[in-house]
Amino acid sequence: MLPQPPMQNSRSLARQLREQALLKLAQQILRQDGFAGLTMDRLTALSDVSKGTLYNHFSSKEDVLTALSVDSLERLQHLFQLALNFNGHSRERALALHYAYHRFSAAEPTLFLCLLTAATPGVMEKSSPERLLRRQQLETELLTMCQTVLSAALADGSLTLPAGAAVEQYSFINWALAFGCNALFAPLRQLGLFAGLQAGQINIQSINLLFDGMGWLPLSADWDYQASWHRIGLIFSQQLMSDPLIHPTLNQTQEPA
Amino acid sequence: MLPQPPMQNSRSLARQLREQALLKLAQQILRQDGFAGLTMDRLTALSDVSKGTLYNHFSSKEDVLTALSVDSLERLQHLFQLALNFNGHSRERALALHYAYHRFSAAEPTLFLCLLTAATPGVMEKSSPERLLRRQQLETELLTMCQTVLSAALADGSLTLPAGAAVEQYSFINWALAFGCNALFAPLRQLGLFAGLQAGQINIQSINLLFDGMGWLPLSADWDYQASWHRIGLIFSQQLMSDPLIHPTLNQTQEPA
DNA sequence: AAAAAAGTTGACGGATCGTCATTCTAGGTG
DNA sequence: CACCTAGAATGACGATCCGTCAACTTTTTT
Repeated sequence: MLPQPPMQNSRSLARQLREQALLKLAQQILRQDGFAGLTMDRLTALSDVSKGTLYNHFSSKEDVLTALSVDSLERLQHLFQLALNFNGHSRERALALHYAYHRFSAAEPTLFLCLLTAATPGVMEKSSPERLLRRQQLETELLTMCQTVLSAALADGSLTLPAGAAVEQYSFINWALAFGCNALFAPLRQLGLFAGLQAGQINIQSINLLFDGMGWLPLSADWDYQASWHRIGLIFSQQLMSDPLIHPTLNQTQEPA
Repeated sequence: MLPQPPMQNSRSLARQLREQALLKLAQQILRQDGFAGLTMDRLTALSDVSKGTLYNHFSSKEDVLTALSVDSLERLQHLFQLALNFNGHSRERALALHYAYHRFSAAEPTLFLCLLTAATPGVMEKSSPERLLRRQQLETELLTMCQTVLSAALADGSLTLPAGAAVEQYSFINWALAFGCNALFAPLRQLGLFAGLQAGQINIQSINLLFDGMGWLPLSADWDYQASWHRIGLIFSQQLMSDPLIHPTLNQTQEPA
């Protein structure tokens, strides 16, 4: 039924598995030693493949980062799927999408930073075109999921677009706000700026303001979205957030710079 | 009258001038050859100082990026000052702040990307503490300027905080939205995603939604903020946006990788 | 004028990236 | 079973780049 699955299954399957293992390892290094600790030599040394093979998978070090960001987007897509299944009205489901994004950035700060750095020109310049394309495609799909909720809201009448506004504009604004909130919290966590503000609190408050501004019913005055936020959290807690690590022993390495 | 200006004026003045020239040159390279093209060797070769002297000014390559981001923040501060002087009601002045931010990111995409990359852990890890401190200080000042407008709005009654909300939260949300909008537009400009959306249009629309959600009077239904946006633009156009380039001849270099 | 302090230089060590000639391996052929 | 070949894997190597430091020059002090 599928269009054309590559015939050489044993080959390409092993290839895929190895690529996943390499990415997992890269992620591990990133978590442990920061971005400066991630070098191709180190990645080779800790893996069971050689440099040449590594470069058979990734065209450059930056390509590894882009690959990690693709990985992140796929996990995000999975979380978004959960959010869309939330049992509630449309504005709650939109809130669930924001929750998923927030939850991911909090649970996987390293990967979220990958998302940030992968959008940096220095990284994009040196990544393989195929992977960049894949990333763009995933981003489009995620955006489509957001627009799904908006369309549903328009259909059931809880949201009405002003004249001259398009669904894409609204989804863009949502994305921008979510991105801004989570991105700003990443570096600000260690800095003192905005100290004392809870990430979750700020998030839900921002979204409420935006949705109220959009006139999305029921307004925050008429509904306890704090409670919704909490209920949404439950369906994500049940689901496993992070997959088990493949290489738990990473101790025999020299200490980072 | 000044507290204690360093006595060795001729020395430190020359030093400051040279540092400015170096930063200008770095910016030039960045514009021309992208982030990959900026290397310390190249920066030295194109300047009239040696490597050692360069490292007398900047502790590392990343420190150069942080320095550029500090530079950007200073220019942003200048633009914010202009915005605060805009003759209008408080919500218009807030809009002017957003305009300044947007205008800067559009006019100086390279520097705006510096702001992004300088917040990256890989860069922060290797920048000099003094410069990082300076950056944080500037960010605080910018944020204070935002809060000034919010406080004024609270004072004149055009804005009222709901119970349990603080001014910092509101300024954070504003900052996050502005950052998200402009950051998302940066890579998307070259990509096809969101094609056909005008950055300025999206920006003003987002802000209107947020401010309406905050209940900031006059609401967008009762005031033509499109016209305000245009009027605000005038005071920025009069002011010079970009300073003249010091090294217009940058042609004798080898072509980038 | 001599000495001390401050500033500048560019060659060098170390680290990392990405390549490529060589080696290995799986699967087919006589 | 011996041989062959296409494709994959290897790791040594050249190139690049970062940041340092001993030697040298300029400025200031004595």
